Amino acid sequence: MIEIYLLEQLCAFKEYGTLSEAAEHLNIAQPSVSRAMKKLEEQLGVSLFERQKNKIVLNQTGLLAAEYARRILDEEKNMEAQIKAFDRRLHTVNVGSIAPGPLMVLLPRLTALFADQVVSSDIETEEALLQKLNHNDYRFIILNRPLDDEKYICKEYMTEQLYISVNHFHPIATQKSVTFAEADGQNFIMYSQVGFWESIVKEQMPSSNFYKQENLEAVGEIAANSNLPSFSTDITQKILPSRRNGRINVPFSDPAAKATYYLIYKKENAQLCARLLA
Amino acid sequence: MIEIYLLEQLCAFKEYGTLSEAAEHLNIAQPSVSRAMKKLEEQLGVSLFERQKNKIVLNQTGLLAAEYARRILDEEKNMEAQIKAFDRRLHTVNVGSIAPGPLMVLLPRLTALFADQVVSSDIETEEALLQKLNHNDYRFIILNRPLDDEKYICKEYMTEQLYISVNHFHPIATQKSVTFAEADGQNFIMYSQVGFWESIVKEQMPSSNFYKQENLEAVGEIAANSNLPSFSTDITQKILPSRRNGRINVPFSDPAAKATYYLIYKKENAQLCARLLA
DNA sequence: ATCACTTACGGGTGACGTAAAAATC
DNA sequence: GATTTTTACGTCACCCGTAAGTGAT
Repeated sequence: MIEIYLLEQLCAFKEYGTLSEAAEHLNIAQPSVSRAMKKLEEQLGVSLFERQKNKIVLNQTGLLAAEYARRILDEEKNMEAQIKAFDRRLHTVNVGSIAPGPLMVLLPRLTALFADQVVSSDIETEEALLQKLNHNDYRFIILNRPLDDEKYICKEYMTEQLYISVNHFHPIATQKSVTFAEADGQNFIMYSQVGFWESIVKEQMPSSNFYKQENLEAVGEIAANSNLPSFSTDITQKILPSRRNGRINVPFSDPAAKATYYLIYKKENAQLCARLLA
Repeated sequence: MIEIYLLEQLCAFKEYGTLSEAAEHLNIAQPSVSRAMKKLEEQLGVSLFERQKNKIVLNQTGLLAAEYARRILDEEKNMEAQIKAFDRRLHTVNVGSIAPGPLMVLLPRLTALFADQVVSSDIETEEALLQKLNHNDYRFIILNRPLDDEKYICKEYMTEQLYISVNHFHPIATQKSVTFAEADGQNFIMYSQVGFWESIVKEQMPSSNFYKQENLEAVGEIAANSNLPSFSTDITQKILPSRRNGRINVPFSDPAAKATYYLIYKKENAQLCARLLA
């Protein structure tokens, strides 16, 4: 059989026009290319070049061969990419969520359950989540509404309650609960990766400003050292107890402040997801 | 890049199930296959096998890889075949004719004109000739009728007159000409590769028998030593003068006994054919 | 004991590099 | 003189084979 390196050199020659240029781009010496092209001709039993004393060009057969060579090289490159991608999908559990809260609960459980797999997660919009789920980019996704679609299985997973987080001197600190209307106009320190919560609070408190922080720890740090309110939820209070230091958490009483999360996945991943729900 | 020999060994393993069997069929030693598979895994950065102590099977990724490998190997085999076929077509002038007569004139001229090319020819039915001409299997064909088709160029090339060939004692030997009707009922020695002439004589002399000879020289030999008539034409009389030894050639006067031949070719071969017609 | 795979080691092919020559611009 | 191809020669990688070891049937 004709080895790939011969086809590579043939393609390089076609692309660059001279043996020297081809060799240059292949990072090998020029005589190697000369020899390889002869070997290719010999193996095919066919002449591929018109040779003058110090000039060499592809003949008709050579052009045809170069085309085929390109196709084969592309196919091999594709094979390599596909196999790597397949293997990666096989060894990673990629999860998408509409908000970070459920991931805080899920990811530790996932890494414990699938110790040999890499767990990775994204926070995306519902639209992007569904598209990628369909593409098998995610093993499952988490939405804040149930999904009625034959293609997917949908199971309620958990809820999350939004709180306002203030220091002791803040007027709201003494209240048992608060409404978005009451808090509207306050300026908040906010983590930037809050998913759908961002649109909720912006809609419900249109007069407020939200100072977004890329870094989750910075949110707690800045909030602890300022009078600005921030957000928390029943989940973050449990997972990140440090965030409660010196802060009073008051729940929003509006229905929009309570989210119910649903695990959504294809049937083929039922087994994996069942272990999560167990 | 991944070399072909690795893909070959992977495919062989998939096909035969064990490294030893694969090695056997590849005509190499078994440890070579073992090493090659490891190398393949290393180059892909992916595990392709489930290995137990003395057992090795393809995993999911391996199966996928083997499928891709097969496709690439097939593609390469195809490339090789196509290139060889292309080159061969480039270096051969293949010609098809409805009858052997025109080839007797043409082939010597062709071999003289294209000394560096291999000349080969077939005698086929009109239908087969047109199909293969369209397929570029022939540079040109010769039919016994003009063809009015935009795709092809058609030029009158030569004529051929059919004769009956008898010995001196045969009644027809004294005639200046003969009709098929008069000769009907006679039994003929006939060369088997006469193309369309066979259908002509069978139609025109339905009561005759035709004893076909595969070997052209046998026709002359047998005819010379028998009282049976045979066929000749103005062309064979010129090209094979030995066939006249002791034989009288009497022309058939019927119009069907005279053929006019036409050279038919695609425009792309105009140059080549022009040199024949010059 | 046989079979299947791996590991270790040695050998030879062949792919590559360097150097130099030939030819063209 | 610069560029391009070919030829010659030396080197090293690597692919293969043999032999030996391990574990399973």
